[in-house]
Amino acid sequence: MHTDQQLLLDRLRLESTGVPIYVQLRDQLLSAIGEGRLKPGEQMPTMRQVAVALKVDLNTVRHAYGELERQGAIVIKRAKGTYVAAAPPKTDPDDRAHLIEGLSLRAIAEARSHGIEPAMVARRILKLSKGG
Amino acid sequence: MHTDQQLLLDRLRLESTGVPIYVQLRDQLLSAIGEGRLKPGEQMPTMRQVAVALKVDLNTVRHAYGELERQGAIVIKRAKGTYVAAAPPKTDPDDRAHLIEGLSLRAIAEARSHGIEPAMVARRILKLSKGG
DNA sequence: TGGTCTGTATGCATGTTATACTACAGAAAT
DNA sequence: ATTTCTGTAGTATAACATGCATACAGACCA
Repeated sequence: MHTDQQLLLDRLRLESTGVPIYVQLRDQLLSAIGEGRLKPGEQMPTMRQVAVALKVDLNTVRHAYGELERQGAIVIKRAKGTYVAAAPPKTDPDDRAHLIEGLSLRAIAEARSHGIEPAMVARRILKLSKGG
Repeated sequence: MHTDQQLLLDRLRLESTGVPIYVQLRDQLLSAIGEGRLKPGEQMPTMRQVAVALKVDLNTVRHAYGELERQGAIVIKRAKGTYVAAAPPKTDPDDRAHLIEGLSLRAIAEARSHGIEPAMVARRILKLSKGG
């Protein structure tokens, strides 16, 4: 197993906020893909590796991976492993605007719920995304 | 019922992402408090109002409100209603920087996972947050 | 006093989540 | 051929989430 994958596994976190484990895992892996820590065509940690790393049941991990596959983010190959999909799906303009709106509102709400100015988050995003 | 409360109710949204209803509600109400749409000492929408507005069961709303009370964000008074707590807890500067970083990275990742430029999200956040 | 509104509580039913355990089948290496 | 690793599948169990229905008790007002 690559140390890249070990780094990825080390970054997976579970929180007890009432959000199901498979949902947290699904979203964190989607983030890893989205921010290029997992590249198209690259192999992901196996379900068993994730299950061991997070100390959860294999079926729980499978549930998360199953949803990622249904989203088109990954490709699961029986007996071989699981791979990041070759081309992440593009969004069309209408969907895009909705997505931007939703992402923005969510980020704003979350910032404010912690007493943080959303503009500070926005500026940080601009700074980080230029560097990326 | 005040139109303020109606506006608040109108902004509550439920999504089918696998996150339980009570968690979504809890977090959205926490946002409303965090962004000043609900002020310390102010009465919240009643559990029944929220249940009706969101078309969910009273017990589900009660679950969310119960968690907010345990967090110290609200005070529930039997037979009278529910109120925003007098002094919402503050975040200290170290935590703040971490929170901003985390929120930003998460927003970036999610944008990218949908093939969206994070900067577009950032600009939308700036626009929306200025509008109040 | 009666009515209305509020949060509180309970029972039942259904579906979901997560775990543990077991086993199968395919792919690859020895 | 055997072993190891992989995803796939099934079963049973317990806890959780939600809805529905019902009822209680307190607060408030006419």
